[in-house]
Amino acid sequence: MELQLQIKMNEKLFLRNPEHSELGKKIILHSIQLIYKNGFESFTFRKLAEDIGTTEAGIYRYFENKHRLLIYIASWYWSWLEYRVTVNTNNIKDSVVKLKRVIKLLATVVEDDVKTSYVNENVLHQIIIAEGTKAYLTKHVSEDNKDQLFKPYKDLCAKIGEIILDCNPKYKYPKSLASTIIEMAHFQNFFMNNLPSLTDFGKDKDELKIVAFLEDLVFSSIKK
Amino acid sequence: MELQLQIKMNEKLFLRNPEHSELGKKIILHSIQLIYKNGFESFTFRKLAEDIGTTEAGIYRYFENKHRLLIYIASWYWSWLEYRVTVNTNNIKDSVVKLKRVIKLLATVVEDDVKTSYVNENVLHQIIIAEGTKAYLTKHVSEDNKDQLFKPYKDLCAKIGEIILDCNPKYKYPKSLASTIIEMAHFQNFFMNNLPSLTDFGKDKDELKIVAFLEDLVFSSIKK
DNA sequence: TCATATAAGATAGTAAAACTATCATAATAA
DNA sequence: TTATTATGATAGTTTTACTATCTTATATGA
Repeated sequence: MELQLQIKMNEKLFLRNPEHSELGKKIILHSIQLIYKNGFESFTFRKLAEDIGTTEAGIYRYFENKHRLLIYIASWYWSWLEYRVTVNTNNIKDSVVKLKRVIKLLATVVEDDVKTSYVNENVLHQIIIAEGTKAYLTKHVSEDNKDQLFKPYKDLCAKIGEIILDCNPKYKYPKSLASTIIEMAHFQNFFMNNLPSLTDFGKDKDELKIVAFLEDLVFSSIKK
Repeated sequence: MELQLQIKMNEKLFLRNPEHSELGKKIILHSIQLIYKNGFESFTFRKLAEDIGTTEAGIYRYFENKHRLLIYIASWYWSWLEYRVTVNTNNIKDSVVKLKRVIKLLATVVEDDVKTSYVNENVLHQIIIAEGTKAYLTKHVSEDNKDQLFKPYKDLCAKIGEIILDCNPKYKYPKSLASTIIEMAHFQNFFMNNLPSLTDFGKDKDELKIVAFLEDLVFSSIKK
């Protein structure tokens, strides 16, 4: 039996559902590769079209603009992460163990467990580290938020907040701590690899040190 | 006696020093206002030139491109923050009190203490919250870093790391904790105002709650 | 099988952004 | 006074971001 992960995406993110056609899937696949290679700033629909072998107009039939495409990709990532968190913490009773599991999922490179035909999850992880925050750091964040575009991110955060509360029901900042873990899992990784003096992991560039740092941070804070 | 704060900026940030002319100062002043108003993405040298009453070519004589200008502004902000940290913690002996002072400086709106003729520090603080990370979240971060463009940010981080170590010489992650405080002081503020469900401060939108969260986070972690 | 949607390809075009170049003029410093 | 330098004015190029139109291939379904 072959299971395939299907993530339901917010309809407002696209003009035509990219999962429903070959071209659509190519758009997602190649945009991830191109953003990974050249960064989001120099990523254009023209280059993407050339890469795929279609035309600019073809891409515009799927996505309004490149920012929406970025939110689409980020949403997919966050939904996928929440799915992995769910699967990997499902039958764990001890919420401390659960939270450790979550931190590890956030901060380490993925073992390609579930196959999702057209997305390379490792590359995706890397581009979310470098470009993910650009999805919401805009002037139109509030309108985008009204359209529920950040729901997957907020859901993930809420879920982690719940686990934190399970660990210590009296802890006062579960949601802020959750968003801190999520963002720092990414930022410390970016810093470690690009601006190492902002971290304590510059020498060995070991993701597990980030995990150790985050665990120390989190469990010191929520310890009763 | 009137004192004026002068911040020495990295020469690679500009083609012509904007502090040495009226036009230069106008460029800084108006670019901060424009970025604040419309966001960095829709900020262009054409609009800036119109705003000032000069020409695009005039701006290009000072800055290579708008990204360099952003780094210039961010660097100025970080240098100014380090200066304020120095002044405000100078004769404090207790390093815990010192660190609390630092957290407050990072996370609360500025009282306009030192006048710096041509920069509105409050507006500046706001744009660094929303746009600051874009200075380094690029594909060319390493080259920029080689040119020392992020020195002020790294210096500030190092300074805070030192204070953390003063609090507890055995704490293992002083630099990562420092960069976490800096980033989270900004992110929690952005979330509170734009994506409040990612924080625990949505209702009252009170900066002092961010301070309380960060203090709790930091002092739980470094407690011996 | 024919009619008809519909997706995608091909081509063209516009407005704005991101620059570069040149020449004239005003201010200033040697 | 002359030489230098900053700025203003103007014009031009390439790329980005986006829209429009027309045609062709493919799938569907009556």
